[in-house]
Amino acid sequence: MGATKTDLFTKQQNEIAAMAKAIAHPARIAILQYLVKKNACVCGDLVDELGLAQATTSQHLKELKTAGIIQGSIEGASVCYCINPKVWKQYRDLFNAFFKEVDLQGSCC
Amino acid sequence: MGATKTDLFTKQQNEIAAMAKAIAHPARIAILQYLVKKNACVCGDLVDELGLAQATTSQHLKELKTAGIIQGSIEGASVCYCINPKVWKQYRDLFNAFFKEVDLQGSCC
DNA sequence: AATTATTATCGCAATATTACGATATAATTA
DNA sequence: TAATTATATCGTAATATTGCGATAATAATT
Repeated sequence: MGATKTDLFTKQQNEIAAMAKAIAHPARIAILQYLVKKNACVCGDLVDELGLAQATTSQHLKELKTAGIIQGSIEGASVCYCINPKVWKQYRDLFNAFFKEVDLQGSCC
Repeated sequence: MGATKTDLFTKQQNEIAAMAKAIAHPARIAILQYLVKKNACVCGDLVDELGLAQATTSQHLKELKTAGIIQGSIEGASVCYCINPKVWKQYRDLFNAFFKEVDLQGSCC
């Protein structure tokens, strides 16, 4: 046990959960906020900004990149990261749809 | 190591991450979708619906309840759960604000 | 009162995540 | 070319999450 039983759920449910998991860490939220503010930055900037070790920062960047929400391009010796606008919009639309207005009277039984 | 270094991040960053974590599992997404559809249900309904063990289902319900996004009221021998509309709206507004429109040209360096 | 039904919690095993030092790799600089 | 800079990856330790059987607690039923 310990592993999530993804086969019990729909593709959509697994996708929403995976997207939520991608942003379910304050460091990754901080990275995304920093990228939105600065438009682009290199890994080293984030190491200074976050206060986490270089290895840890790189690992969080990798997770965000795997999720597709950021992209990196090699810029000489460093790597420049920025938001992937297409995927960013997908996230916005998906969370928007999930939390859409419903007639919630909170009538519990 | 292993524990998240919450002290490195702002209260807001930790809050957004915590909210994302609350819905970062397909079973919890499925529970919320079921509650939106049915308006209210008891734990046993979800055990049948999800296909997870009773103990596991109860645990996921507890996490959603701790996050505040659902509420439960004792109804005889069973417990009736429903969405907490106030917190639901907070989630919607917060994710909405986080993923708000920004001028993302995706211009990476 | 004894049985049954419903849910929560405990205890444990398996797996995942977080964090970091050490090291590898590749580009830049001296 | 050697040293430096920037990033990624490996290996490992600490902690968290997931899942479930067993059991406790409470209400309903017989």
